[in-house]
Amino acid sequence: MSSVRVRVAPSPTGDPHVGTAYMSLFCLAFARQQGGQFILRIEDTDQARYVENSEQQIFDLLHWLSLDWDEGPDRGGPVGPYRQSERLPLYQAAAHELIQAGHAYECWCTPERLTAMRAEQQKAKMPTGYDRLCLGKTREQRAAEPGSSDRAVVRMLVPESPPLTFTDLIRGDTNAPVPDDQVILKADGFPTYHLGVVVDDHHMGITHVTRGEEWISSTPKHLLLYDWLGWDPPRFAHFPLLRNTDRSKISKRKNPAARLVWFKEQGYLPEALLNFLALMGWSMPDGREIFTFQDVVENFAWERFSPVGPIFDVDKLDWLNGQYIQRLTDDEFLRRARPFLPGEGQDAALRRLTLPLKERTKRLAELGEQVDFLFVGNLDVPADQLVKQGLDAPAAIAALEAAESALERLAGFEPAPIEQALSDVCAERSMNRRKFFMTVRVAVTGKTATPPLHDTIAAIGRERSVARLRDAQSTLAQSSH
RNA sequence: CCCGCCAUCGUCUAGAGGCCCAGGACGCCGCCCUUUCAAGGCGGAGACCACCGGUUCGAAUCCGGUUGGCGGGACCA
Repeated sequence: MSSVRVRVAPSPTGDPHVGTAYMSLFCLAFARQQGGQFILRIEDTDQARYVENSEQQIFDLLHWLSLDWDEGPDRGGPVGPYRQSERLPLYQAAAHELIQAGHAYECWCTPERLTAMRAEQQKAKMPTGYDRLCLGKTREQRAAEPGSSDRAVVRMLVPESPPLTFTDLIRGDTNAPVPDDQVILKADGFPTYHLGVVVDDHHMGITHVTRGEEWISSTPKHLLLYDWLGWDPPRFAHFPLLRNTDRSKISKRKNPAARLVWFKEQGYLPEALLNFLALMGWSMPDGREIFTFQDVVENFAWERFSPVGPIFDVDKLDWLNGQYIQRLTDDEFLRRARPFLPGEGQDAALRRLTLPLKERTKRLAELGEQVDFLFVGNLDVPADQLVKQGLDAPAAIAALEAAESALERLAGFEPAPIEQALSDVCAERSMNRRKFFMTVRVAVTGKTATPPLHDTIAAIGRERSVARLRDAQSTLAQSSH
């Protein structure tokens, strides 16, 4: 039994990327379906771009999404270490082996020379690639010519006609361009992605290499490396690239949604985000659009991927998140809403409003503004806001006063009696219902859009409601002088 | 410039030769419900299936070309 082993291998170079979650989702689903393992590997071979707490953020955010790994740097495993910076001897050994076998060679060219060489090739409208100036030379021979440094890198010696086709799980038979003599070991002794990924995927027993579409063009390099090292190549699956609205590859510069934390900050539920990501380039056999991670596990199939790079449409995610919020129990809703509220307490008040609040919330981060009137005493609603609701100042004052005394007279303070009492007041004085209720709404909440007024007043409580109705009256009285 | 990947409503997609003068979802518009905003219900607009040419009795689906978009062409991943 050859157990499926898949991995996700992010680089700790800054805020975790949404693409990491996207690929982790499907890798995990595939691993779970097959009874295999999902591995997290940290590809920290770029010392220049390394960011200190990035790795921890990757852990935290993947855990937030419940995309938990079986093996990884934090929990170990049988084929560790799971951080590339801790596996340097492995890459160096592979590089030396390749040099011995004549599949790789040392190169001393300076970055400046390489840049100039590339510029010339472009100008001459030739394909760009290393010109093999260092091939077959000793360090001394090369040093005699200009543009050399004393620290060597190791390059692949790509043959005339390397194999360029492979079978991709998502795209089927796929062609890729002829590689040039790619650097595999840098001057600082760290491997480049190409060497690192092949060596680690092999030693870690990865059976299915999954990565973004941007890697299709370097797959022939990897095939060559597997061949030279005498290793069986894995299967490959290149996921479609998530895109910005302008169809370019999704980027933090152009799109806040490229940063995984953004979703947490905005108050998207992790299960909603997962569901949405599963809708990108993939679909359920029965066309369902709302489904769980377990549903993905049960229905996962590489053939259900579309190779087209989907644009990340936040509008649809908002809708989906709203659907998930509506389905939350009151307790669950309150628990998740807590971090987004403008203050502590008010639990009883919030509990009265959970149903209408759930129906009105797309992102939990919006909640703060929706319920701010619960977290303050006085409101200080400006007179023009009150008058704007259709009643002139004298009429508004009369209406608010009537509402005030009706609420004070009430035996209890429950939504239904409140509604009845206000409705009676409105009828007795034959006021326009819309104008009356809107004026009261603004006086008591400071806004024109709120949950149902009777629920809201009950939540605010008699004392504060009455005080606010009274405050509004005096504001109006002062303004009309 | 060189190489490669891709191509169905604004967006996400279903579709693997006749069931499609193309279905669903988001968004948009209208109506209903309604004291606001939502939610919900109902209805609507929206795709010459990028284009051209084949194959076939028959093509969104197969083949070729064109165009367009994107990706790669780093001692970055």
